[in-house]
Amino acid sequence: MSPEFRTYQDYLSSFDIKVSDLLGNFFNHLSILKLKKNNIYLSENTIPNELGFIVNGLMRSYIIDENGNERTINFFTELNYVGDYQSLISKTPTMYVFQCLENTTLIQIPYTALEEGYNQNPVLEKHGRILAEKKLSMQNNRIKTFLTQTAEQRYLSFIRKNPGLFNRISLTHLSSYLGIERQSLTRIRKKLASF
Amino acid sequence: MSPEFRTYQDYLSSFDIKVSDLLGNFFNHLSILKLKKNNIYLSENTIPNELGFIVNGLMRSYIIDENGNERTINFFTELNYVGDYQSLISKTPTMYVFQCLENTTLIQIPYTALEEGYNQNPVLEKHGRILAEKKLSMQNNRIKTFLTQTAEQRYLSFIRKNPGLFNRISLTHLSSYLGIERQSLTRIRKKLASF
DNA sequence: TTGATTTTGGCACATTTGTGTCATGCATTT
DNA sequence: AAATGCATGACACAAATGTGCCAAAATCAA
Repeated sequence: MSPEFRTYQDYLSSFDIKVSDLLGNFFNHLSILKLKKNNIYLSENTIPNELGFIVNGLMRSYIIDENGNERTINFFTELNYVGDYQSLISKTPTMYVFQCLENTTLIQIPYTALEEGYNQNPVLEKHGRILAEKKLSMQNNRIKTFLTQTAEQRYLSFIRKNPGLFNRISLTHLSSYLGIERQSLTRIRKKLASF
Repeated sequence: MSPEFRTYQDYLSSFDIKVSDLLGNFFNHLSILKLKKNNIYLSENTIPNELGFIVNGLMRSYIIDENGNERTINFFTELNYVGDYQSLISKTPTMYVFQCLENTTLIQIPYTALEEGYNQNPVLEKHGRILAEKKLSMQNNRIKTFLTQTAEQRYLSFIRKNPGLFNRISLTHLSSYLGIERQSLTRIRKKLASF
């Protein structure tokens, strides 16, 4: 785990969630999962039972469009939750594939433990609300980039906002995350390099 | 208010939030605001103090990009919350303008009442979490349309998913919501009409 | 109603982005 | 070392979208 958080409990503590506020059996339900690069964490058309929390590593979610092309929807990094939350809570199959881009270690939180935690611990409920709101704000910003920026601007914004992530991702994956073809990103990079 | 909900209390009841579960003074803090078409509900660079809940009418939020063009970020319809939630909770100025596209009536919920409600009513906290998650799911879907669909497909998706809204919005606003220029949308519509 | 304003449709041309293809370089495996 | 599979850069051409402009139609205000 990162230097800042030695355990998941430490991470939760940073949100003012005290371990003593949680039922002991919440943590008893957690498990560790280790995956290797290119392993699939969750496949399309399956119903997830757990929410993941990445301790270290890197993952992406993608969808295959009608032309058979992979489109990267999101990247997931250390100290973030990963999974199709909507599918988890609605118990419906996900349409995304979650793939490891690096060897990844994650904590598995069963949906039952999550639900129980929400119902028995208002503090955890608040944690869930604030996380969802934070994520929502990020998604709103991403939508804004599609509405107000060119592909070149989106590329520059990405490397500015994600300086550490940028070097860990292939151009193929980054281009599909930005909503353009790989060749277009190559062209943009070439143009930028000429200045 | 719509036929289904005669009061805001009725609306909350549909989420299993019982009025008796809420402190009486939560409702005492609410107020009604009536705006006319083209009125500005919230201006850029201002800090909002209230969250709005639209009883009837229609609003949009937009941003002015670096070229001076208005870009519609979102539409807000009856029985939905409206406002820059992130600015509200962080007490920072919003970058959006909220404009009425029709005469609009809304309920104003002061941030203090919301905060107090969250802290004192776990049921309201849960309501907030579920709303944020639902909105998050919708935004994820919108991002997916930018990554996997052409402008023409996004247009067709919009009118299919929002049959009632589509006729209330000008092509100018719709095109900027879809992330294209008005002339391009005109061209797309012309092409579609020829079949 | 009239007049002003806004919305819409249309067009020519510029720019951006997509498509298909190929060659090179790099890493991994055998 | 040799062979294999990816990732990347490059290019020509096609398609989509943006830009600037104008006129007709619709809407709104006096």
